[in-house]
Amino acid sequence: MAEILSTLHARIRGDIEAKIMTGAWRPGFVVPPEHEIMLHYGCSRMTVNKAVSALARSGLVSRNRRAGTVVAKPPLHAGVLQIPDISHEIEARGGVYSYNCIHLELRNSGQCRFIRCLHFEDGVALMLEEREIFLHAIPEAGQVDFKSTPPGSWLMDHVAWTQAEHRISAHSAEGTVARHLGVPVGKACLVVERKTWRGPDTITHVQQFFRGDKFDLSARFSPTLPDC
Amino acid sequence: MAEILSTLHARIRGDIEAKIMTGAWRPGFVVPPEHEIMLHYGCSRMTVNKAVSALARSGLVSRNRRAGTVVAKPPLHAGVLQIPDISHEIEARGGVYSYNCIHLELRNSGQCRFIRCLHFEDGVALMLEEREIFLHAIPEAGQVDFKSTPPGSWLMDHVAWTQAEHRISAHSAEGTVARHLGVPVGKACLVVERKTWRGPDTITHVQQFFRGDKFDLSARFSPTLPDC
DNA sequence: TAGTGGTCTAGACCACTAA
DNA sequence: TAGTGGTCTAGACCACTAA
Repeated sequence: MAEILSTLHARIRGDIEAKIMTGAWRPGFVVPPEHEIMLHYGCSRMTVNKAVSALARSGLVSRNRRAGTVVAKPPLHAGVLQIPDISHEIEARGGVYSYNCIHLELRNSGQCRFIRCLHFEDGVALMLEEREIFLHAIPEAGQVDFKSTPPGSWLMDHVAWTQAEHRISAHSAEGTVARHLGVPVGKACLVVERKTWRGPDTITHVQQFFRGDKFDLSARFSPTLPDC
Repeated sequence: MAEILSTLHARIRGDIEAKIMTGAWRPGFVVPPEHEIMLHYGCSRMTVNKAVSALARSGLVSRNRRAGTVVAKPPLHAGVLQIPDISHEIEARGGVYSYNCIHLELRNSGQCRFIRCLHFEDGVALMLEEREIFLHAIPEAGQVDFKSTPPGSWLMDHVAWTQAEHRISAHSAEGTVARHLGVPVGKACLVVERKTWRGPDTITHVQQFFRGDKFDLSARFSPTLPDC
């Protein structure tokens, strides 16, 4: 978590980042105005502006004149790799989304919740999901009713993460996956495996099996990350 | 190409960006020092610094004290989605890379080169590639011998792009693909389709068919894009 | 050692917009 | 209309490093 403190603006930015990442400042929280931060650190406003502008560029806060600087809702993928909430995606293309939780259990002597569930489009199974959520990092997840709430949607709305790792591969569906998705054994599936961290703590680990004939991923971006 | 000129630093940044994108300033070119740009625009150094620092953050230039600011080599994916040059990837994991061009032709009355080729790891076909390169945007590509040079590697070293779009999907290999990859028909393949632009011009369009059992994609990133 | 960029100051004026 | 952030100035000192 510790940032390099070599420069003042980096320290200010790091301090604010820490407040947000630890959850002390939740989404919607109004960050003190520049002149106040400036007094607190005994520095000029340009230095504060450099720090907070960087946070705005990276999407952690949003800034508005008069209304001030507000902690932003955690983005799922910062618009870089678009693997948004599947329910939104299905609804965006005019389908009817439904959810079915197949199996719930506690693992690792209660430290981890395991969820196996299906996501449907117009009543057809589109994706099988197997997910672990680590309660050490996200204790609130212990109380959530994942029988009715898709875990991905819940996490997206409640948890800020600092790093994610994806592995995308193609597999032929074997028995269990084929049965749940209702496809013949051997059918091509797109498999997305994702691990997400907050600082040093693993938040969640998920494997998603998409029907290859009904789903693909897309990503669009520029190398220059135009930030204004 | 035109940038919003609302502020001076955005204008300066846009002017330099244009020099790089049009190829007037090639990789390795030394950008005039801040004090010179400052005189040219009749502004203060802070304003110039803001403009050029933004370009450095986005990877278009790299900055060094004393050595000055240098136009950077075009990055392939800015480290966000790692689909690097496949030859590097194979060599990185200790394999021997080889390349075979299967088919070359001109399309669209000579405006477009089409290449179909295979990429091998240790003599085993790992990926089939079908690519179009649009000579309108990249006339130099007309002279390149793609019989011996993998087009992806050549483009990576010679072309700056502004936007890329990916589609990643899973398919069962049908006849042609299965034959070239040497796998049974119906085998799961990971298909990556990519379009790349420079400004309004399409540079290249490629479809890559990876053997699902031998390859996956990975991406690792943070939502905050830590830029220092 | 001389030129470069990195950082910072202590001001200033202004655009925007919620109250 | 009052508070906020966006931009800009004209300086300053310093760290780094290629020549």
